Amino acid sequence: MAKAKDPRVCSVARSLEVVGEKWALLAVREVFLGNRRFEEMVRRTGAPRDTLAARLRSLVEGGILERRRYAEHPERFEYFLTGPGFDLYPVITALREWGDKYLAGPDGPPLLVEHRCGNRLRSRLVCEACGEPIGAGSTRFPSLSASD
Amino acid sequence: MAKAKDPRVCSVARSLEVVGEKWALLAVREVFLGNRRFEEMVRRTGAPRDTLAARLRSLVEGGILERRRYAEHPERFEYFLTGPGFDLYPVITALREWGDKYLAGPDGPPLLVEHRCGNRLRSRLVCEACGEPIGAGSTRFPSLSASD
DNA sequence: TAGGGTGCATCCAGATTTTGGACTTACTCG
DNA sequence: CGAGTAAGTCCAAAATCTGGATGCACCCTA
Repeated sequence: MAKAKDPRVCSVARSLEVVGEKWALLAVREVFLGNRRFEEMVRRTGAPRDTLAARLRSLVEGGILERRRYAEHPERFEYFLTGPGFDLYPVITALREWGDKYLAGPDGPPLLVEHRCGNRLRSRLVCEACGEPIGAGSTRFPSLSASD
Repeated sequence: MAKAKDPRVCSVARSLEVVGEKWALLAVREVFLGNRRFEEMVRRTGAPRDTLAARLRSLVEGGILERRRYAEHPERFEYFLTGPGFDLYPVITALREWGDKYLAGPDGPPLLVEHRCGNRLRSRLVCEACGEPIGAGSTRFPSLSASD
C-alpha cells in the first residue's frame, strides 16, 4: 500500500513551513536577544534587506512576531515576540547547543549563555510526566505501522 | 560602533547552515523514524527528488548522516544517523512539540509520541547543572554588551 | 524470456527566490 | 545646511527549486 507520494502529516513539517528558514529563525533569535528593529536585524543577521522584510512579514502573519509602531511620521516599527514566538525558545536553544557542540571553533562557543543558577547553560530534555531524560531511544510511536 | 554589516558569530546561525532547510530536517526526521532509503524519503517527505538528493549529499558531507551501501551492482544505499545526527533529536522534538501546540488541526497532533514511561510525550527543557526549567527569562548572556 | 515493478540517480527547462546595491522618505542632530 | 538614521522598496542578475522524463540495473513471475 501507500504507493505514490504520500507526505507525512507531521508537526515538524508544519513548524518548518512557518519557521523553517534560516533568516526567519535568525530574526527570531535577534528578538530574543533584544534587537527589535529592522535595521539592527539586518546588521546582526547579515540577511538581505528584501529577504528579511519578507520573513518579518510572514512571521507576523504566522503569529510569531507582533509589529508595533513606535514612531509616527516617519513610521517606525518594532517587532515583539508573541506567546507562540516565545515558545520557540527551546527550538533556538536546541540549535544553539548543537552548534556549540559540533561547530564551535577552537575558541569554543561564540556566545556564552548562563542559567539563572550561575552555571554555563547546558540543557537537557526531560519528560514532563516522569522527569526522566528523553532520547531517541526512549520514545515510541504507537500510531506508526511497520511500513511507516 | 559596529556601524556596517556585522553578522553575529553564532551557533544558531552555524547550525542553520547545515540543517536549516526544510527538506534537510525532514530527511533527518525520516531517518529517526526508521526510513533510511531514498525512495521512501521522497515519498514520505514530499521533497522533489533532485532537492532531496542534494540535501542528502550535504547532510553526509556535514557529518549528520552516513551513507552505507546495502547492495552492489545496482548500487543501493541507506542513510544512517551519525553521532551528531543523533544529537539533533532535541531540535526535531522541539519543532514537533511547537507544531503540536500551535499548528495542530481539530484532530490534535498528527503523530503520537509516547515516552518510555507510558505517557504521551511532553518535553521540558531543564538546566543540566541545577535541574530547574529553562525559559527565555531564566538565562543571561554575560558576554553581550548593551548595544548587542 | 518478456513484461512489470523497484530503487537510485540524473537531466532538463521553467518557475520561483534570493541577493546586494541603489533609492525613497521623513525626520533629527550639530 | 549637510550628514545621519530608520524602515523599508525597487530592480535586475544570479541562484535555487521544482516536477516530469529518462536511464539503468536489477528482481520476480509467468
